[in-house]
Order: sequence, then structure tokens, then C-alpha cells
Amino acid sequence: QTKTAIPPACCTLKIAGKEQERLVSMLKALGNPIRFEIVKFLVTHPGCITGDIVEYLPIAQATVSQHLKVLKDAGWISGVIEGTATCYQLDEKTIGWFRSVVTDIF
Amino acid sequence: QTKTAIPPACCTLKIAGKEQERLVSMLKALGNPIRFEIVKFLVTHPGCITGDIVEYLPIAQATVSQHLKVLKDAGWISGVIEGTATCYQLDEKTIGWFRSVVTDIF
DNA sequence: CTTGATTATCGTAAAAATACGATTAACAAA
DNA sequence: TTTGTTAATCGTATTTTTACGATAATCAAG
Repeated sequence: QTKTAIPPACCTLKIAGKEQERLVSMLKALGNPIRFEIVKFLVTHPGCITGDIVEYLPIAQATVSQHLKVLKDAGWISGVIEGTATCYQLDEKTIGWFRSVVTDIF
Repeated sequence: QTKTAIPPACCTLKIAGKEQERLVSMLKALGNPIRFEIVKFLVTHPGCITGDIVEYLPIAQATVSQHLKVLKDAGWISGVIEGTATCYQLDEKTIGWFRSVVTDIF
């Protein structure tokens, strides 16, 4: 008998190995409500310091610091030490990579 | 003194409320190595049954079933019961939504 | 009806993530 | 040097996630 035609998939997800690992870790990092808010905040407040983010969010300083570390490790943001403070900003290069990969495989 | 010019952000992340919640939940669901593999598998094996995925992955049937539930709840996939089996496939509509949102805000 | 096949769910253990207060470290200012 | 500011890290409690075996539910086949 003839099989029903299989429709082409709506995305390729053509990715593997280290690139896939990196993408999954970025997805995981951003897949948290608090961290998503932090990244959003950095869009409108580039170069702000940790204290600004702590002030903005309803969670303790230690917790914010932990989330910042997760985002930094995943490559979403980078921090520049300025005296006793740390200024955070979006990591444009990594975000550009994310955008290009996602538009490629989806 | 004059401030250094602030460069425009590399993305807008213009999203909020329920849409943001939905996106974050999709990111979280896909931000897991096993679940990413399942979605990749469904690209090349549309309509396959749970058992095929269990066979493909190095984890127990109960665990696969749990991951399938997470992906289904997040909207990545949908399942059609066929006799005693369940056929899974990518949810094209939701994935299309994901693609359009991501390309909009990044 | 009985048997076999398939998959979801239950119960639970182990691991990871999330959160907080307290402390430490690093630097600036007095 | 002492004091104050800022943020990372430590230790730890709680919650969530991940994983598994066992069981239950559903359906097809005999």
C-alpha cells in the first residue's frame, strides 16, 4: 500500500555537538522568569550595576548575583568591574550568534 | 561632563505578560539536552511513537514519557493516540509562533 | 475473555536549581 | 588607616527537576 505523504518538517534543527550544547545552555539560562527580566532590563539599562538590578527585582542581592552568573556563563551578558561596582551589559556577539543560529534552524 | 553615548541595544526583547510567560516556558522546555534531542528526532521521524523515542534514547520509558509531557505542555509537540500507541509530531503552529516572536524581539 | 503490547501515571529517590542571610573581598573616600 | 560601599561567594534550606521501577489503563489480537 502507499503511505500517506510525510509533510516536510517545519524546521530543520540542523545543529549538533558543541554548538547544540551551547544553544541548549543559552535556552536554559533564558528559560527562567527572573533571568528573562534581567536581560530585558539590560536592554533599557545598558551598563547598569548589580545594585540597580537588585533594586528593580523583588529578590535578595545574593540571588540576583547568582542569576547574573548563570547569564554570564551562558554568554548572554558580560560584566565590567568599575571600582567596587560591576557594570553589566548584553553580550552582543553572543546574542548575534544566538539570533543567527535560531533563524537558521527554525 | 558629557556622558559617553549609549549604543542602541542589539535586541529589543519587546514582549511582556502572557506572551512572555509562554516564551519563557518554551525556552525552559527546550533548554534540556534530552528534550532537545527528542524535538530533533521528531524532525526526522514525524509521527513516530513513544517506543521509537524510548529506543533511540538511553533513558527509561517513564522518563521519556515525562519529557514528552513537558514538551507537550510547552507546545512544542502534540500527540495523537493511535490504538495503544501515541504518535508524536512537532506542533507547527506553536513553532511558527516561536519563530516569529524570536525574530521579532532579537 | 484472555493475552500481549503500549504508554501514562504513581510513588519515590537523587540531583539540581533557587533562595536567603552572613561573610568575605575589593576598592573608594575620609 | 579606618570606614563605608558594592558585589561575589559561602553555607544551607527549600523547592523543583530528573530519573527509575512498578503499576494501571487502554486497546488490539487471538
